[in-house]
Amino acid sequence: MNLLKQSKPTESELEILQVLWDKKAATVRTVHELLAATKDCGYTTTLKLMQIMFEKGLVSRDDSKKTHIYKAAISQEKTQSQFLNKMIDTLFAGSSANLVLQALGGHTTSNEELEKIQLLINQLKKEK
Amino acid sequence: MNLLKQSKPTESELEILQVLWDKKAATVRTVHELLAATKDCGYTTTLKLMQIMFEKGLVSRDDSKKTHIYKAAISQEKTQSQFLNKMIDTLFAGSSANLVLQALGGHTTSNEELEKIQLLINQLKKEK
DNA sequence: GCTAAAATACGATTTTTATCGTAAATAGCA
DNA sequence: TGCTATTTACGATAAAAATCGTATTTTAGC
Repeated sequence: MNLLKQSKPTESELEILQVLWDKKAATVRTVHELLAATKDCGYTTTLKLMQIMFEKGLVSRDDSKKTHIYKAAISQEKTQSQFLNKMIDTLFAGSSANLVLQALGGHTTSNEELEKIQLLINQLKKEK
Repeated sequence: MNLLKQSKPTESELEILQVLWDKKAATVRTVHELLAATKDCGYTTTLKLMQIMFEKGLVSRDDSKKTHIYKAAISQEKTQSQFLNKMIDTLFAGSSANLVLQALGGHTTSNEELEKIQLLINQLKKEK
């Protein structure tokens, strides 16, 4: 097992992590129930995935009780930037601004959020 | 073959598309040479991938000569927003602003680019 | 303590993606 | 024309990811 570099979660693993980030902690049943709403797969599939994620170190679990309680073992922020950086590199020619422009253009964003972004930009410009 | 929904390119396919978007058109040899700079794999691997991409409709090709000439069959913009939207959904709780904040925070961005973004934001705010 | 319901463990299989070896085709040129 | 370089075609295999069936374990409630 590699202790230094966390392995990049797969698509399915991300779906599970999303639930765990949201709920802080959850059982396999809880995770499965939520995933089953949008996706069609059996309980043991979710279980197996979460077991594999445990082996990979993507999640931790408390197995002192019969029903294990899982938590995400990697932070959402770190994972976000991991994917973001990869994406900026391979899809936006290394320019984060390109990505930002596309993201803001394609999605509707509230004024409040736009102002948050402006604030950050002003701050970044000052720092130079 | 699905004519309506374009299939999501894989990691390796994206690498190839990147070259094609950049060069407009290229032979397998050209693509492979460029990929081989950062990646270690044989010529026939690149060839095979590009053949599969052709079958999937991700690239087109001119095979009137012995050496085929490939072009991307899907636009970079469309692919970018495809991945971006997926990412906003599965990793940023549906909030594009979250993604933007993270992208600007993590990467260094030039003043020029920051101003381009500000311009867009002002425009978006006006539209409301 | 026994039993049933619910959970985990485990292994097998399927599906998708990536890789490569070899054969056949092609074209430039000696 | 025939040789050789390079290319494509094809199929097999390997590797990674996802799915599921069955067996075993656990424990709460009787």
